[in-house]
Amino acid sequence: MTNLPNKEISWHYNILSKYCSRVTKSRGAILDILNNTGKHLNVEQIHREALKMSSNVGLSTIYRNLELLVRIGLVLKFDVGDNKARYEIAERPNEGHHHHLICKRCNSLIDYSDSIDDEKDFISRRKKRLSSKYNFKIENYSIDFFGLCYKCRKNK
Amino acid sequence: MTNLPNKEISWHYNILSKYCSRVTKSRGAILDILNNTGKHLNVEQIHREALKMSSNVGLSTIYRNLELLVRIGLVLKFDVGDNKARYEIAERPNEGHHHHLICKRCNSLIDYSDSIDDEKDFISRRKKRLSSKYNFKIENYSIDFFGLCYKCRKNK
DNA sequence: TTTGGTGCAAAATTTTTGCACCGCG
DNA sequence: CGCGGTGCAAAAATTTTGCACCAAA
Repeated sequence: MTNLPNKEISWHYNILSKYCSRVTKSRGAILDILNNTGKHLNVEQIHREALKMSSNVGLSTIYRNLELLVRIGLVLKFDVGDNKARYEIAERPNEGHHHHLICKRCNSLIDYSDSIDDEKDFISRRKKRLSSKYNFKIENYSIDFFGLCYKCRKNK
Repeated sequence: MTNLPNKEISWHYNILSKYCSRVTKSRGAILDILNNTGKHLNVEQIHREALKMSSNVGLSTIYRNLELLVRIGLVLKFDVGDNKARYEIAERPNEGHHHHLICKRCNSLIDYSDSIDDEKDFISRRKKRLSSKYNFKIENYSIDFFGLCYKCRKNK
């Protein structure tokens, strides 16, 4: 397993070790893959990458650990519309923000992080209102826009 | 098939007929099921309901028509996190708004429609910015909050 | 050493596809 | 009547599970 960030420094690992009894190779690998690419990968892609780092990682291990990482809050799970779960690293536990432009035609995905302050204000108002109204502990959120990407607009 | 809304009145049907060559029983059934319950149902639930209305509807027909309805914009598709696609009626084509509080523990889902004006302002600013920046035609959006519902907070 | 974690293979679930037939327009 | 739409069954794809073995603490 190459280029592993120092476990002492990375707070991802600190969080992980807090929530599970063993910080194993495959868990570190998944975390690093998602952290380093910064992209939304599906299970197959994550598995393929993990095989490069740690030999003989089983697909089921990927599934099991992704579930763990999502539960902990280190990783976010979502679906673009093609019925394949996608995963991406959450910026910070319990405060993840991820935003997408999703093309309904080709399922492509654009990340954006824009007008953050405006958004933060809106979200904090909304959070306050909703959590008291529904007695719901909000840990993170997502704002996704759906439509047609540039290419699909042209080819329509 | 009982309690079918008059096809001449319902704008859902008008839209549907504009986009496909045949307004069939099963398409009407799916539309009515989603419209009348107003809930987010998975394919199995929709199929079960459709069987009550129109006998011998195949599961594959449900899948095929849901795909059509999503493409048209009459229906929205999403995933709570349990890897089962859910569907709900879109308020209006190209302007759908649907908002959820999703429990990460039990996958339960609360709908909300709250602070609509505040949201509309925020969204329209965001839309304007994003569509010009990325040359992306935004048709609809979703805002979802994830966390713990009341029950799961208690039982934790 | 202990027991949580893993790989493998098999099973379950969800979704897609092929094809002959049906029925909407 | 023609062809888009359908039901059925079979296939594909994705995810989950059982179990013996491995390895982190």
